[in-house]
Amino acid sequence: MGENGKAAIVKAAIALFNSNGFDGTSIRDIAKKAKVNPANISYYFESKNGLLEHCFTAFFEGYVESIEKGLSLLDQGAANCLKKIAENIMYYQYENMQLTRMILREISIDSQIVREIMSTYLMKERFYLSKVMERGVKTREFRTLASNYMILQLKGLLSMPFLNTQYMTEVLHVLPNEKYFAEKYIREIFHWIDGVLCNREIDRFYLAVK
Amino acid sequence: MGENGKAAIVKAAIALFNSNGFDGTSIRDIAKKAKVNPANISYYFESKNGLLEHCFTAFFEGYVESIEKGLSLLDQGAANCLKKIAENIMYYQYENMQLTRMILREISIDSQIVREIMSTYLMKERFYLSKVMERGVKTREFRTLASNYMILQLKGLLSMPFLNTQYMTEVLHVLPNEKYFAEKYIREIFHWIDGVLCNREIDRFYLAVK
Amino acid sequence: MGENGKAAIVKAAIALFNSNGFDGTSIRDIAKKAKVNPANISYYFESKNGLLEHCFTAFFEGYVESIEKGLSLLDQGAANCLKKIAENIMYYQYENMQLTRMILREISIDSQIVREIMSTYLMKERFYLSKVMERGVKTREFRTLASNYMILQLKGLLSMPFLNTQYMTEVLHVLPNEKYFAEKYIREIFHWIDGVLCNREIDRFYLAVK
Amino acid sequence: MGENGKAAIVKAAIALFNSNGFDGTSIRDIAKKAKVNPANISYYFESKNGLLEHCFTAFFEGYVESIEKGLSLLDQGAANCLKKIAENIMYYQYENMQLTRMILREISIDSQIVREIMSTYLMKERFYLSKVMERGVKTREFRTLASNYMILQLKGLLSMPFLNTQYMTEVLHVLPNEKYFAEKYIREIFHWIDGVLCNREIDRFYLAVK
DNA sequence: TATGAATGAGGCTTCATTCAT
DNA sequence: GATGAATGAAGCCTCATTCAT
Repeated sequence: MGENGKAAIVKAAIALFNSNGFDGTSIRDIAKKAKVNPANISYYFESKNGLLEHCFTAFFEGYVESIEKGLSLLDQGAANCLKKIAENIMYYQYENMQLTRMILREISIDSQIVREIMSTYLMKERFYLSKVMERGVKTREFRTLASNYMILQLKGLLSMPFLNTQYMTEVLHVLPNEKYFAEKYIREIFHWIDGVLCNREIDRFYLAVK
Repeated sequence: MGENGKAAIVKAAIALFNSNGFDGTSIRDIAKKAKVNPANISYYFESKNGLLEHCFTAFFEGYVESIEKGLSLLDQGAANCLKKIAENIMYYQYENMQLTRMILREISIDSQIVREIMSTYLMKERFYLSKVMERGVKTREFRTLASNYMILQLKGLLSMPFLNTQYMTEVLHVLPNEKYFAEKYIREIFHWIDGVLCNREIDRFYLAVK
Repeated sequence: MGENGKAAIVKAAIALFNSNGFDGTSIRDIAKKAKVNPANISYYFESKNGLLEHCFTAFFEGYVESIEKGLSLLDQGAANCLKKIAENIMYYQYENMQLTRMILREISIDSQIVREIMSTYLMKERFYLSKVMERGVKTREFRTLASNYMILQLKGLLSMPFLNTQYMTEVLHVLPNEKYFAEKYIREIFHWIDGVLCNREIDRFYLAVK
Repeated sequence: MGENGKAAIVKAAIALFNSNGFDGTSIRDIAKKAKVNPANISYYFESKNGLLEHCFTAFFEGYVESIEKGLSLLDQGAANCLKKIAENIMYYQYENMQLTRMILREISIDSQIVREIMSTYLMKERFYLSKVMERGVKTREFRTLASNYMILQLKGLLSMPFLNTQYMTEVLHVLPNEKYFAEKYIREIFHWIDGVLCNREIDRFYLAVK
């Protein structure tokens, strides 16, 4: 089956981890869905945990890259840059919805793997975002703010739609897997950037002098 | 051991579900931590799932009540009312941090229990919040908005700090279990209500005529 | 099945460890032979290793006791005492042939359990036997000898018939499970005590003066 | 890698079988230690059992040869001949300590391979040793004795030091891998031959007439 | 000749639950 | 009402081996 088998395993794993959780998914379930011998999973990924680790890494490589791409715009204004980053993350998560949900859930569990992810990728994420926040404050684009609290809010806004898709569709009747959703929701986040982060006093000043 | 035993089980279960996840926690782990016979858990709660259900119900009873308490202020302005609701939820979650984290995670898993919770408590939550949103729009306190998208954002803001406490402390160096945090963070949410929900045109109008 | 089940497991385990070795025996084999649920083995003995440990302990408790019983005769002469000890060990091993063979084999494998057994029971055995040897030398019953080398020989003589019963019956045509064998073989060991350990010079001296 | 690889496998296998037992050693362990592809083992030796068989054969070829070499001295006296045989075996085992221990253990397990070894090499061993014993009895060098019982004892004396080297060093503080040990221990066996096998009446007679 | 991929069988252990007491 | 014994199912992983290359 070759590389195909490995890919099939990952795909099946993401789908099952997504709906049943990591601990709620057995290696046999994955193997059956991927039409693969259960022993192959240990063979390819060392262990079930190794498979999870693989998923984590795959997700966060792309995730951090999303941020880095947007970061290059920093000199065109902190707000613009942050918007681009948010947009990139939004579409990245939109395009990897199952993986995203799974990650957002599993990262909330105390474990060795999670600790490693936090001390690498999430540290990097915080570093980048702080940089943008601090630049914005320095240029007075943003009001004086605690950047960590802002990061928290931004992450909350970007995560919620993907954490519980079932809730989205069945309770809110918002369909996160339609392109329309992503487009609209990212505009909401722009509102948050403009309305919460940006320096309102300047706004008012400009309005007043007009 | 009587009712004491039952309470001890719930307490232990919340702590373990919180750190290891529901599927990552065994009935024996819980029994050991609660210093109780494992058979007691099936005895009291019918099954391990019954215990989870008990936790869900306990959480959402208090959660919905938090909303209902704030809702009574609706006639004093939608923004004020929403702020009160947000504040209530914030402190409720703050006072039940372990339980909150566990619920936020487990509700993202597809299961019968979750479906039932969604069709009751979360439906009710949506109903209440929509009411506030719509009132705010009608009175022109809020700009014209899609209430579901606002609910989504509000929930995102209120959830994130509790979903991953490890991340909070180790990466952001924000300590969610200190009272200071809750106080500060709720003010951030007020900013969101003021800056994103409220009718900016009115703002500008008032500023202009001043 | 009660205590019966535990005993049945031990009995089956000894038989299978004896013929197939510890690592060559599966928990399922044991359970099947004992007509017991496989999970019971972990239940009773914690793990497969725990079952082995149980066998080790059971054997060595009786083994050391065999020695201690004979040791009480030390004041009636070292040779007599040693003969009694050898006789006790001989019959103990004869009455627990399967267990004995299994132990003699498994104790030759490097493992944590074995290390523990050595540092307790076998240390005690050495202590007792050294005591007898040294007394014999002091009273000039025994020739001057290195007691550790003598212990080695004695243990070799006492072990060999039980280590490989298949060899005994099929090659040497000696049936170690017949009472006759034990009786005859213990006399051979007496010869060793008399002929190798005891002070031949004294023998010769007495002969000379006759 | 050629024949080199085959030799490396055997060497690694002996070391691992020695310390962990045959069933406690996996083909992958051996391959890793030998720095060889696991499939090579099946390739060279047909199967894991084939590798064991190879070890058995290698050991017993040398073992029987040790006996045969000593046997040529039969006409210079049974006692002398037996001493030479014992000495040869002693040094052979001393020079192949790991292999010896492994063989002594594995031969105590019931299996097809062992049965075959017994019906060839061990039969031959018994034949040779019986021949010496019977000659000694005939020439009245040895007292009247049951040769099988004597073989048993001799094998016990020769085996014990090698069966459990860990016990030797840690409990008895005798180091079997030092040359000094082999030299000293073989003299002990000579004592056994002189003191237990040889015709004491003749001894006494000669003493008396002196 | 030599090997990396792949596999089915079976390894031990843990699971949630039941039931007699 | 509460529990210790017992269980069948299922957990993950390792095994020796095979096969195409």
